[in-house]
Amino acid sequence: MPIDHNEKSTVTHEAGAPLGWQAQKSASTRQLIIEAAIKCLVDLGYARTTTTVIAAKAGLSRGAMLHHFPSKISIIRAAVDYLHAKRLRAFRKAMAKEPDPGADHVRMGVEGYWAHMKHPWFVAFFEMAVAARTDKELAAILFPAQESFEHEWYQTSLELFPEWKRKGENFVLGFDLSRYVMEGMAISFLTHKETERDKRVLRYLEEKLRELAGKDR
Amino acid sequence: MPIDHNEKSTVTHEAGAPLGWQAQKSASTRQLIIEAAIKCLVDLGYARTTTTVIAAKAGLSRGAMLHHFPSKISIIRAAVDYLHAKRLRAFRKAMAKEPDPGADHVRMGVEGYWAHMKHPWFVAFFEMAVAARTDKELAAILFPAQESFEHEWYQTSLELFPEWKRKGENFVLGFDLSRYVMEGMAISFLTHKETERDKRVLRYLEEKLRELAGKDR
DNA sequence: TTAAAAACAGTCAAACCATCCTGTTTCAAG
DNA sequence: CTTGAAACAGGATGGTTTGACTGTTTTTAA
Repeated sequence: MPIDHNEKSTVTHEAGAPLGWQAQKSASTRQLIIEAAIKCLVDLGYARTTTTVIAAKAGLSRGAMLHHFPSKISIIRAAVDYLHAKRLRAFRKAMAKEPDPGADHVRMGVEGYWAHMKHPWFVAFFEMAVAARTDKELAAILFPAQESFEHEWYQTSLELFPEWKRKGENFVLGFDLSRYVMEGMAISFLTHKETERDKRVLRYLEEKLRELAGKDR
Repeated sequence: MPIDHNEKSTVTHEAGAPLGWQAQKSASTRQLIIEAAIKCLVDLGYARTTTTVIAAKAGLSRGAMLHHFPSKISIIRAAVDYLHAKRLRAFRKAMAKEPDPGADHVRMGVEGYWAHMKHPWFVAFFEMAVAARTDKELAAILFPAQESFEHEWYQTSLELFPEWKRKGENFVLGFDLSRYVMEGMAISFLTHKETERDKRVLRYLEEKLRELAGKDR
């Protein structure tokens, strides 16, 4: 099996070695497969994401796909890495820009994380997280990415609200509160849809976060 | 199928008709199967809850089980009804009793719902809810129970906090907030375990609920 | 130009699952 | 005691899924 599957390599970068291109560009097939797998997770759920369906959605034969990924779990592993990188990049990008006029960092943080929660990538990750509860092999793959993302979120939040650094307790509380509120909402919206009531919850959350940032316990 | 499955009937009650017992007592087999199915949901997740495994866990042959429930979906349907009744009864019971000394209705409500979230019954229901996202047949079965439970929770909360009735907005906000915080926490605890930090979130939630109950918008 | 390597296609066997089917035992009514 | 119904057992069938295997085309490097 002379296939690397450490890094994606879309078209024309990747420092280090001018690899045997042309054929290597068909590593885009890998990306095609990974994205098909993610679509399957979103559309069908983890259980029904079979190699047959992934291949069909990617427009490949099963044999061709098994050439790139010798087993189903290797596709999942690649999908986890891919999703993790994508989610992290999107989150950093959203947090790096200046708040819109009329909004502050709190609103930006809440809106940013909330947007992140509504993205199909989160749905895909969530499907895997639920499956991982009763699937140790999947859990072993997923857990590091989950930990890493949470850590990144925490660090980014710290940078975003430097004034909170001194109020450790309040910061942790606000962080946890935001996390739980938004995750709970996100999961509700897998089956229901967002209403005006939910927007009020988000606005209330913002209000409480500002309160926590401003006062000492 | 002349078998009732409205109520559990272990040994010797059930008003109305002195039915053809002895054989009817084997309706307890139905309960056995249903409880085995629920255990499977908790231990293995929805996808791996197969008729074979359920039968094995119930200590029956597949044929015997299929005699009581002609199809897998009929087991699931019965399990949904069973879970719904159980959860509802437990929730009502928890809310009906007087608060412990040193606690108020807010704490009782929060603790009660939180205890409910940590129960295996919730895990089983959650597994089905996630599967239902991509399984219309299951969704059709699960949705009414979900709606009913939510409605019951809302009504019970209203009775528990009559002083909130006038403050419609605040009540709805507090209700939604509680719901999302606790659901988010519960889902985190499917994979992690509860920490001191999480208790602080619950206590903070209580504090904010009291605040919302006391002030006008 | 030629030959090796990689991309790609499709078949096959083993395992598993849901359901159908035929038996066997238990029980209660006649 | 007989008879029929229900509880139970377990094999048979049809369908899926996975991963291995064989064969074909394209690409690249010698």
